[in-house]
Amino acid sequence: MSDRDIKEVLPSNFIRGIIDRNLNENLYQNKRWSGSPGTASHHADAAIDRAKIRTRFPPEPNGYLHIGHAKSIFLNFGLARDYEGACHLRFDDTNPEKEDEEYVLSIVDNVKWLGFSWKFKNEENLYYASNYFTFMYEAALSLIKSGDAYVDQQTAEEIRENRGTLTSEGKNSPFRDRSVEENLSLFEAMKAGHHPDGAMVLRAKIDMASPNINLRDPAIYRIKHAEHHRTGKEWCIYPMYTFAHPIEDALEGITHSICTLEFEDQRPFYDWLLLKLEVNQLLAAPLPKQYEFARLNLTYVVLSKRRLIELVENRYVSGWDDPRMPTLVGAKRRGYTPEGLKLFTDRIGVSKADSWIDYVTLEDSMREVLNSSCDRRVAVLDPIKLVISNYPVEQEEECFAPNHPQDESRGKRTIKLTRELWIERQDFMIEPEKKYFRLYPGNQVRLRYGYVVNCTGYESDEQGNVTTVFCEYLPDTKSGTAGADSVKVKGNIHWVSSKYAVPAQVNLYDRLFKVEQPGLKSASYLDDINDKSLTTITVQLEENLAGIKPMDQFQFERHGYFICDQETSTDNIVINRTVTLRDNWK
RNA sequence: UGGGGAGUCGCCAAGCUGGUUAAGGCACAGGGUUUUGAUCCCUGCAUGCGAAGGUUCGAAUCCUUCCUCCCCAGCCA
Repeated sequence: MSDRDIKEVLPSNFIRGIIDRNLNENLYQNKRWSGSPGTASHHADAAIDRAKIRTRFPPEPNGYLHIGHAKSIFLNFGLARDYEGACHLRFDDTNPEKEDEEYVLSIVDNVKWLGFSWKFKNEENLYYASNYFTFMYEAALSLIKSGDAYVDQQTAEEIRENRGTLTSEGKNSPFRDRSVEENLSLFEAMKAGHHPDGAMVLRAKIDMASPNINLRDPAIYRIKHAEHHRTGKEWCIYPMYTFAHPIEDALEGITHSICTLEFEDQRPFYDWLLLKLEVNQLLAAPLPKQYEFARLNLTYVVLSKRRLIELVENRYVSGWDDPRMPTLVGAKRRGYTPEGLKLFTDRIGVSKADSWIDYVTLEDSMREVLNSSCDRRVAVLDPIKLVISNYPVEQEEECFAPNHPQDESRGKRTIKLTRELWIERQDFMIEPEKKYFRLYPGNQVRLRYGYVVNCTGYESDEQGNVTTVFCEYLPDTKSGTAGADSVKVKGNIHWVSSKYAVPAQVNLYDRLFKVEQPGLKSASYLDDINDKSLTTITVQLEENLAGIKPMDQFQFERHGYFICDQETSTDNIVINRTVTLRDNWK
């Protein structure tokens, strides 16, 4: 593939534009990298970094990843892959009260599932912010020494009050001009555990009058007597995100630190901090740069961590992996595939404009991928009996059905035809509506892969529900035989033999919310929950599905794509509907 | 009312160092193929780029003013 071809194939977005420019300017030609994260001196004598760029995916291990994270994962890891760079997986675990190992494991699984590896050459590149606590502490000391940080003993309320408002300046803390020595001993006392949570905080000394509130002496270290999932009780002071994140990026030699739009106001501090640490000779250029893109908003879906937790804890769904959840574990159980998610993220692009993606874009991405990857099978979801009156009671024969209509190499399977079959309730109407071309008295349809039949009548119960449909088959019309085309029919319905069919439980999923933007027009997004988002039915499967195993995925012809659920056991098959087929009828 | 962002077809989104007819996808509409009313294939779909002025031979791209929306006042990330 030539350079030009590659250019035509790769998506175009503003971040790629920035990287192209950076690379053309040879911005990283002198960037040294020792093979592991570290300070300026750690990298000083190392070779030039073989990774052309470095990005990172930096989740906080305090929850499960969702489709919005998938966008970020495909962006960061995709960029690294396309530009011959590395993408680090880094757990941003700077708040011990919220984080847990459970989430670390799940996140690792999710990223692997999406097809990515954080390895580059011989580097592992799996990192934890907590591994840098010692350096962060030293960086804080250096800031104190250079007069750029101070220990503030105002209460949280006082700090808030003195921060000012969006339109008015803040006031300097009375503790702002302490001596370096006093700050040093106070900060050491913080670290030594001499003070309770909230007693004091380390703040960067910038400008309380800044129009950017994030520059009004942001807190960078706080006291938390909490046990950390990795460092245990080693620390009782923890760095804030604003302080920790730029340092993490710098230590890891990240070139492009890509985050979401809400951090835009934080960028001046990001640059301020790293420049200070460069001046103090702890870090060396080239310093990482932060770039922001718009986070994903999906119609009919909520993605905020708080809401997702609420849905789980209040049992609106069965758990984090409920197939209706937008979590990656939920999507996986629903039957959404990494390839489908990749297609989806390619289609929606990356920009800085707030947007709401149509849920159908996601669904159609899945259809496109699943259409080619899934073998076909037959399942009758809402069965009523069809009796072929002129077919001998004991007779049965094999019908041959291709596993994929566009791919003969996938072979065929056989399905047994018998006198009594299950067909879809919707494939029969007593009084056909306009343009209906399926079964109704007097009409002919083909039993897919079998014979053309002529509908002769039906039976119904006292309530008028059809219980049995009767028909007669045309013996010369079997699919695959010379006479197959002797009779032309418009309708073509699927069926399974009632003698050989395998019953199964199917979960039909619909969107969890009934409005595009949950909570926008109602008091609470919870008011917009679709109480019909799950319908569980008993269906009849073709006999070839008897041994179906969890994660097996098929298209059930004329219905959609389905996946075998993890709760399937030998005597109870459970199947989840991933997405329906497109349906232009009605 | 301070600061930071964004506004291109119903939903996304290229283009934005100014230059022939404003990419592409999804959706939608029409037609063809088809033993899935699926897939696939054709065709159509912005004299218009938030609005109004201006610069220019020429502007979505540059300038001015205005409008709308989003984010920021955690010792969360």
